[in-house]
Amino acid sequence: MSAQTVVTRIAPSPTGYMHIGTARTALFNYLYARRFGGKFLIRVEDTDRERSTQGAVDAIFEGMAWLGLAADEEPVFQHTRADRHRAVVDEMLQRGGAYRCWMTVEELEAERTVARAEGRAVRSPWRDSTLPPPDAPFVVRLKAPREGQTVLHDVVKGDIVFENSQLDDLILLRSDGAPTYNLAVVADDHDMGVTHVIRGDDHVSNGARQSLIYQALGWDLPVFAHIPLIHGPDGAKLSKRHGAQAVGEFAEMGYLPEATRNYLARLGWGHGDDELFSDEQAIAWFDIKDVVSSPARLDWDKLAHINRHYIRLADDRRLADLIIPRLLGFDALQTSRLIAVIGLVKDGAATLVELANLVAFALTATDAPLDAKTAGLLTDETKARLGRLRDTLAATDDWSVPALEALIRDFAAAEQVGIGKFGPALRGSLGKGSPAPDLASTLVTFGKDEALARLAFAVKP
RNA sequence: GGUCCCUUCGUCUAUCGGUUAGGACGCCAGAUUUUCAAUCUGGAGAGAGGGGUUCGACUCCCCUAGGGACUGCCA
Repeated sequence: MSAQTVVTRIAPSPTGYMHIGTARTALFNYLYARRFGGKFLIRVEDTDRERSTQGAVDAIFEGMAWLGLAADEEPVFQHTRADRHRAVVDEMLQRGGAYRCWMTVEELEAERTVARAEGRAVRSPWRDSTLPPPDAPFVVRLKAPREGQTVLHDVVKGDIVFENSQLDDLILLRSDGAPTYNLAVVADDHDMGVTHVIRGDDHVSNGARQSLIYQALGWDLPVFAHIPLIHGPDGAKLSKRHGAQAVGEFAEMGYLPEATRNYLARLGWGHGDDELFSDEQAIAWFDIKDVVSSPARLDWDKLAHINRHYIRLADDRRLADLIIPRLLGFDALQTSRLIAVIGLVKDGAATLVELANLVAFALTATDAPLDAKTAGLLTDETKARLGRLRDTLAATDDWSVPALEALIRDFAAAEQVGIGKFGPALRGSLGKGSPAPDLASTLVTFGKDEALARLAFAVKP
């Protein structure tokens, strides 16, 4: 019987697109909550009203929905909790864990330079001041211990020790009365009952500072797990030039959500030699204890490989729905043919973009002009031969793959040439130059009448 | 600059003091072949460097180097 239910959360700030690293952090939180039968929550960290945008908020929810990571409760919008945050700050003030500071920005800046030169944290003269409070705006700062050390117990990195002399009296409440990130995070995680804080390791030093806030409030600390960031293929911080950093772009590039989940799960976490696994397996196996402590680089080739696997597994009708928007001028009448063709060619596709290309041959118009390569193949001799093949095809009633395979083989034998002598031209004539599967399958795809029509079009003088 | 984190094949990782250091992606070669793929088989490929501890270190400790994060009245 566990003492408490596991509660995890993803807490993105809506100041841009949804970063793939955020997606992976969300995945880990989701997996961990599911593994231990707990709850996975989402909180939008929008305390910075200046930088938060509705578009970014939408991107977060769209990204989460696409990834299939559903939160167990309604999302919490941090900015709506400002009153509660101020109340928490008041409580800290009363407990003596915080103080008001009237330093001006200029004074602060000067202090920062000195502190940096002396290798210590910024200090405020108001911390122990007995001066009468000026009638001016002030900020509220945490009264952090100046001696000793604070140790952050981190599940993935172990104990991380910070000298308190290096930790500053961070601002809890801005001079306009708005709460800051560190305060809001602690108050919200506490109120939401978050038991495990799993987040990017760019927050480790915040972890130490937040521990101090928890202590000042007399609250229990959550379990911290700081996971390494995802880097670009070159090891540098993931940025635009690496191809993509927003989850929306992964969808656009034709990756399936389940493939992205599988790939992301393997980035910084592993379960023995398992590479391809289901969501159920991931849930059954996942533990933050097994998260790797070093940063991982994005590997597009591996993502593509995993995606290929999931495209093969995917239902053809679903794939059709996914690629139809990518098919320019697609006619709904062709849907059944499209689905059939997908089944034929999807083994060769690593992304939905590739699938769309592989399927293109079947969607060309009967009288669409031939591509240059096919036209070049169609010498008089080949045209004559294809004409004879057309006659042979017209005479058969068994329009099945095995029958047509045999027919083609027999035809080649009768013509005393290899299939290579006319196969490419035949394929090009049927699919107008787009890559098409084996000859018999391609013929079956079009059906007898259509195939013959295309051949007639190709061999006409 | 300061603080903190990280370092096994090119990449993602396994190993949790004793292994011919395993797997996957990619790469190379071969097979297959009517295009492009796919598929199959085989191969090359790693413990950053230096000190310790130990009978024995990839594994534990220290130093160096390299990479990263933080150092905001941003989150």
